[in-house]
Amino acid sequence: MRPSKKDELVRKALDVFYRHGFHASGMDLVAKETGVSKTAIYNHFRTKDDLILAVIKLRDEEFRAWMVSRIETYGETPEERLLAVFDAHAEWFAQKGFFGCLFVKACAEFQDPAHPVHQQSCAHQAQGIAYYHSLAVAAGFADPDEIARTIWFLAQGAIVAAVMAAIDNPAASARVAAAKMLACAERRSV
Amino acid sequence: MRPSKKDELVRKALDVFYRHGFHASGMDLVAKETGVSKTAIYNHFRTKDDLILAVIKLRDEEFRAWMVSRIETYGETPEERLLAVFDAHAEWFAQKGFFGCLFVKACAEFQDPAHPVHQQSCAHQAQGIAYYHSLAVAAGFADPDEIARTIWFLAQGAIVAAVMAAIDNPAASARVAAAKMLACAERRSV
DNA sequence: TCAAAAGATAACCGATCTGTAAAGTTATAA
DNA sequence: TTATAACTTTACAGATCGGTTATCTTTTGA
Repeated sequence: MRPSKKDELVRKALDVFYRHGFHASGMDLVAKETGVSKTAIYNHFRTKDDLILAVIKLRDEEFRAWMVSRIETYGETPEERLLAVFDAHAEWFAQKGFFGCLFVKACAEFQDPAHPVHQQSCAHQAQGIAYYHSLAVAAGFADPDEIARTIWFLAQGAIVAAVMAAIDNPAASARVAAAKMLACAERRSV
Repeated sequence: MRPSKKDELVRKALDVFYRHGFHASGMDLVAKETGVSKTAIYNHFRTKDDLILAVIKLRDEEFRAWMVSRIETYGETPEERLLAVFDAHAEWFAQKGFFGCLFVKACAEFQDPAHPVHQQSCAHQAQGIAYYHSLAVAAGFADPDEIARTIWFLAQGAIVAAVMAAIDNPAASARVAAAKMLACAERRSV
């Protein structure tokens, strides 16, 4: 199996787990839906958990790269990009097959903080906050920590709303709130 | 089994599902940890899903009552109570055995929008937003929809952060953001 | 061309899953 | 006291779980 074929397997497995959940997806289903035999899967991943971890890592890399790319397209300056976060999220929510945040789901199903899937999922979230923090610093805000957290809270809340609440365009609502918050926020003194 | 004993079973089952997850908790485990035999459980609930639905409904009633009660204790006026939301959340996060929002977890494990557990979980979230909306109206804000959504986004984001992010006191951060947002918000003209 | 690697199929293992049945025990209430 | 309802324990059924093995076919690369 060439590396690309292994990647293909992980990507297809990502679809299966994302749509059905981790515990609810048996390995027979994964084999059937990926088109890769169970024998071949277990030839590359020692256990189901190993496969799930690979799925989480792939999603981490791909999704962060996609999100940053979209944010940098939607916004030019750091401050614009703090708001572009919500434009990117709106685009994400509108995608066919959007079912919420895979990492939140992963932590819901793997609650043990010592579990690698749990830790990797938390690490993903930390990277998101760190990115917003870097934007807040570059934009010259006096309290980049508070700015980054607020943006992150609003974005996460919008994701939950997109899945669970009958709110039309939650990302747009969150963007409005973020814009007001940024407008009131103090700038760093020079 | 008197009604109170049935309630006891559901409450204990709630603990099991909250701690281990829904799919990860087998009925043998539920029987063992609740101290109620599997026979007795199936005497009152036709299926595991029925029990889970009862658990969700109990949690919905209890948690909303608790949250409203705490909010009304922390805040006197409607506007104070919109901020007291975060004091109540901080108290919740600090409780031993806090593992995040059961309804978010439930939707993560029961993705089918037609599933009663999914629908009941979404209904719970709708009630939360509706409560914030009533507070925003009572406080006299010009756009109570936007206010309610923002409070809800921030609260949900703080919950996710409390579980996944290495953020000290996320509820306090969210409260700061909410306070700034309310301070800038327009009041309804008389 | 041909050996070696990688794959598919399908049967299988022991454990666990949801849910049931049988048989005996405890609590309740007239 | 005694009939009844609710409970327990234990075993079980049939399906599915994660994971393995044996056999055969396809792909690959020198």
